[in-house]
Amino acid sequence: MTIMGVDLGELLKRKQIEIKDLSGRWVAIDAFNTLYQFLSIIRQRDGTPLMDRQGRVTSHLSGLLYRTTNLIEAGVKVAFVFDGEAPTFKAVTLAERSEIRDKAAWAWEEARAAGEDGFKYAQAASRINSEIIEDGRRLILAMGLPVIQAPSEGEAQAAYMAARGDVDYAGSQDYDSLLFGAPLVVRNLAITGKRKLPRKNIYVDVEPEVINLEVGLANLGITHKQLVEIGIMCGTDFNSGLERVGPKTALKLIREKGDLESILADRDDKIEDFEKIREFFLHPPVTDDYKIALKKPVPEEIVSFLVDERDFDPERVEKTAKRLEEVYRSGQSTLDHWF
DNA sequence: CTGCCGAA
DNA sequence: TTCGGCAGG
Repeated sequence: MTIMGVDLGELLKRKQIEIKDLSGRWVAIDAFNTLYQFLSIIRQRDGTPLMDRQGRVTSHLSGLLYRTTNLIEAGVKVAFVFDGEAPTFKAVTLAERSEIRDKAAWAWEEARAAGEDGFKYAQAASRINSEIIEDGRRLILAMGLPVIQAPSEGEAQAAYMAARGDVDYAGSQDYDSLLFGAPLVVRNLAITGKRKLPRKNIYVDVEPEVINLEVGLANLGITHKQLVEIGIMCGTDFNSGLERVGPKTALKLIREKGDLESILADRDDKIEDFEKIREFFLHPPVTDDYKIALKKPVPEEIVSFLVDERDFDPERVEKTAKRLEEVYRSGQSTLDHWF
């Protein structure tokens, strides 16, 4: 499983798509997830992230600017959903992750001292802070894209917006959006392109993929609530799951016993707060306070922020800002703007 | 991750 | 024109 979220990939059918299949569609992207991915992927060869002259991390800004502009240019409209307050029962998971990152940071130091390749430790030590979040938000706004503030989990808010039909897809790297009830989830939107195979020096193309919740549930013959229970058994952002229970075993148990209460009673087992966690997935805190629309990008703000404050190359940034402006301009003159 | 530049 | 490798901040 990834560091974030439940891995239900082996239970649910994934449909490979191309970016152009998403042209004209709105995708609500989990901002934290995306920033984290850029931060861990965009690195120098020794594992150091990109930084300005003051040592402030800029990897995420590079990823956001170039990747998002390409998506927008391909006609994919993206809204970024930022996390609000984490539920209290997430504290344990967050503490565990923090410890993992501390260990990775230490391993990175060791590898560097020994003159070895510490890239994977550097990646694992990636840590989002409030400055990274705020810088990301600032750039997204300057690019004219919607920023939505979730009251709680961003994935939950994105799922809600997709369920309401205000966006077409929830975009995330993990499967939590499905547990939160997103009808359509698109994965690999931020990392499409090439991905390095572990321990090998070869790269494979990673195409985006779509998962349809309703179809997935029908194929498995289970309800949404049961899928949530499977997730909880495997472990989620909010609990560590049952010993030696993965997606396949969890599905089997659900089919046999029907619900998590019966499974736990049968095993004489327990999961802390499981009713609360299940309720959180089924009815998470969300807000209607959002507007999904492309605004005019502000090239001067993009340039002054990235070039003057973060030491980006003026030519590259100006060129990219112009591309964004051009997409907005041509979008204004087409009819689909009115729908 | 992406852009860019030089080699083929 | 395409491709691979390197730099980006």
